[in-house]
Amino acid sequence: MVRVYGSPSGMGGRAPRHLDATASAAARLDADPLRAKPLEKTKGWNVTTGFAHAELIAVLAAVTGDEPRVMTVDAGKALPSGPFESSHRSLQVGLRDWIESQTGHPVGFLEQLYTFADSDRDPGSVTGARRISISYLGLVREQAAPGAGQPEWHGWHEYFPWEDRREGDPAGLAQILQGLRGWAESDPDRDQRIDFAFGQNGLPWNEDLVLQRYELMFEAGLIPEAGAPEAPAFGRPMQGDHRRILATGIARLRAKIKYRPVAFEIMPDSFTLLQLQRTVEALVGLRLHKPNFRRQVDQQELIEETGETTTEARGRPAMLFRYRRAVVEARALSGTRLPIKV
Amino acid sequence: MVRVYGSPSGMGGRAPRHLDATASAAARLDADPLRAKPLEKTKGWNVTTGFAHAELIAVLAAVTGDEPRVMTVDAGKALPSGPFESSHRSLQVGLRDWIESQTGHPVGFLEQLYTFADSDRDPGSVTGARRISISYLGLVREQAAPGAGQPEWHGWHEYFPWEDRREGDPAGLAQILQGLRGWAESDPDRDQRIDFAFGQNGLPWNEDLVLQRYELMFEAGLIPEAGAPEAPAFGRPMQGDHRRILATGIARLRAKIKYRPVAFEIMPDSFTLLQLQRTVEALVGLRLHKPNFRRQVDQQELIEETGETTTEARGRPAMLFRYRRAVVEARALSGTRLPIKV
DNA sequence: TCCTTTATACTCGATTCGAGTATATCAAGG
DNA sequence: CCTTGATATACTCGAATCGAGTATAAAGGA
Repeated sequence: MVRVYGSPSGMGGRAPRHLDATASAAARLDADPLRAKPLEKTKGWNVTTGFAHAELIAVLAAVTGDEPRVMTVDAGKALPSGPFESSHRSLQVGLRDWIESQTGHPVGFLEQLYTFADSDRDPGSVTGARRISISYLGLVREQAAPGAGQPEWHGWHEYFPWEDRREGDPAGLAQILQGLRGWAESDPDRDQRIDFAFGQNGLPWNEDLVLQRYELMFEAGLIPEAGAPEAPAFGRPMQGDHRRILATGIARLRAKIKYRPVAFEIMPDSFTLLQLQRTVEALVGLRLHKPNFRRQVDQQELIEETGETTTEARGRPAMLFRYRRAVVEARALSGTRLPIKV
Repeated sequence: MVRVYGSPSGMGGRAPRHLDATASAAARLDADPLRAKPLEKTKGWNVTTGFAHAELIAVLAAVTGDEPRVMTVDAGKALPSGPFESSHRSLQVGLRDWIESQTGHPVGFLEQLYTFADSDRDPGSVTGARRISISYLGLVREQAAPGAGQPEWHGWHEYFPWEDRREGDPAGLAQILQGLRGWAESDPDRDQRIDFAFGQNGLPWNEDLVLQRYELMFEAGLIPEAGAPEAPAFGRPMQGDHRRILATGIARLRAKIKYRPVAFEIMPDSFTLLQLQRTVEALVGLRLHKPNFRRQVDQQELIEETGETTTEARGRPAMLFRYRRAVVEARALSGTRLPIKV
């Protein structure tokens, strides 16, 4: 049951900027209220709270026509966001209701993603109060055909074209690597980070490293949001750091889909095994091995036949399945297995 | 590589209160600013931000003498916390510096845990501005012997005695279950939640469900913090919802230790395999199978011999090992494996 | 010397995983 | 009607991993 230490790293090997600012050794020398202030040794910090602007940001994902999509506002330039108000009992409840009223579809999955509060997020503001963004990741079933007043959805590969490896190396990868290598200037440390994040020089591609790849490109000045004057502009830009938040959401979703049956939150009520596989492939940006995919899904008894078949495609009709929600959710999630129990 | 859908649930089967307030159907009927306000359809929420009090809270864990400990203030009644100030570039950096100055030991691991903002956290405050607590989980090496001015450390099983299953069923479990069953009143839904969280009626104990267990006891009125008049008081109480935050931290750590080598962030520079095992056992609250534990650790090449041995114990001297940090962090973290790649 | 204690090494069967191959069943076209 | 192409579904096989148990080595103490 207990499998201590799966694979290495996680906090090591240079974490992303906003997750652990190893790069900002300079910041340690800055005026630091947590240090400059004479701390009462055994009291921790004092109990006064600071004031801040607070907002909610949602990364809402769906899959339509084998393409992963994200809900946007402002012509695709921003993620939906709103003020954080004080009358909610729960952030989750309010957010869920709002999303359902906007999309017309229930949100099957919603969880907190990350709270962004670094002061270099919006360099313009020099006001004392800082902006805090509490972001959430949500999964929505295939939305209705876009009509008037419908929220906008954009394929997320518009923003991260290099994340789609379903048809092999994506177009533009060569230029990205060229830009990164130029920035690295044969610095072995930087070259190693590039190899690691983009699976170069014999290292495997790791679909989870969405954020690391974005941060690397950001550092290298390949991202317009970085404020670079003449950035080559890989992928479609977004307002502020919304693209970073989206990258965080995609990374979380790709990691989560491996140990929790979240993909069903995006599927319609009944679906074929190939539709399910295509959805997962869209989310992780990879092609999967069909026979093994099928084996894994049904040996875990996640689904059951509806008894019907579909004749949409040209070949042999496929059986339709439905997610066994009640059964799956009721049974003991053994969780990630620990190594050994005595 | 890609292993879609490990085990079931995750968002289902009744999530903890603060993570998804399924229980508060009532809240949906409340005045809801995200709904009551006429929303511009395609604009999401508006862009104004709300104001809030913001604070940082740290869950700092260490293991001393095979006991898992947590740093506290205020005589063990609270987690260290402090105001959120606006001059930091990164929350992480400031927090790390502060912790290191307080404990005298480097923080090997620090990551954001959760942002708590539900309005039922502090029922007293009726001010407009809400309190937001951004919590972090950190791992610290064994602290120096407690002296004057040193921060306090408490064994976390003082707060959650039922989480320590290293010596079999913990004392008091029977009373807890009795209390829970009384609250359930043969409601099959509640009984099932109890079985699931506490591994009853044939279900296995899942060490990761720290938060679910706490929430269940909270709902059942077995936790003094719930405001129950004559609560039986299982485990030592804490201020406000600090115990819930601690439970969140323990749950995260127990989950993380299974797929990331975080245990080494708590170990001294050189250690024996048994010391490593005892540390992991302390954190997950279970006994592990010794031969298999050793096999897993060294077949992953996480450690290397120092060449020295120890004669602390009575029997055969054990070899001392050190964590191969550089090697482990440099190599490709294949991450959690996806099912299959073509 | 013998016994206890701890460390370390090895074995075995069951299960899972990656990868590949074989067969079934439809639609369309000659 | 029968071939062809396309898709669905089923089966095989070796390698790796996992849970569980057993055996041997090296110390200290009686």
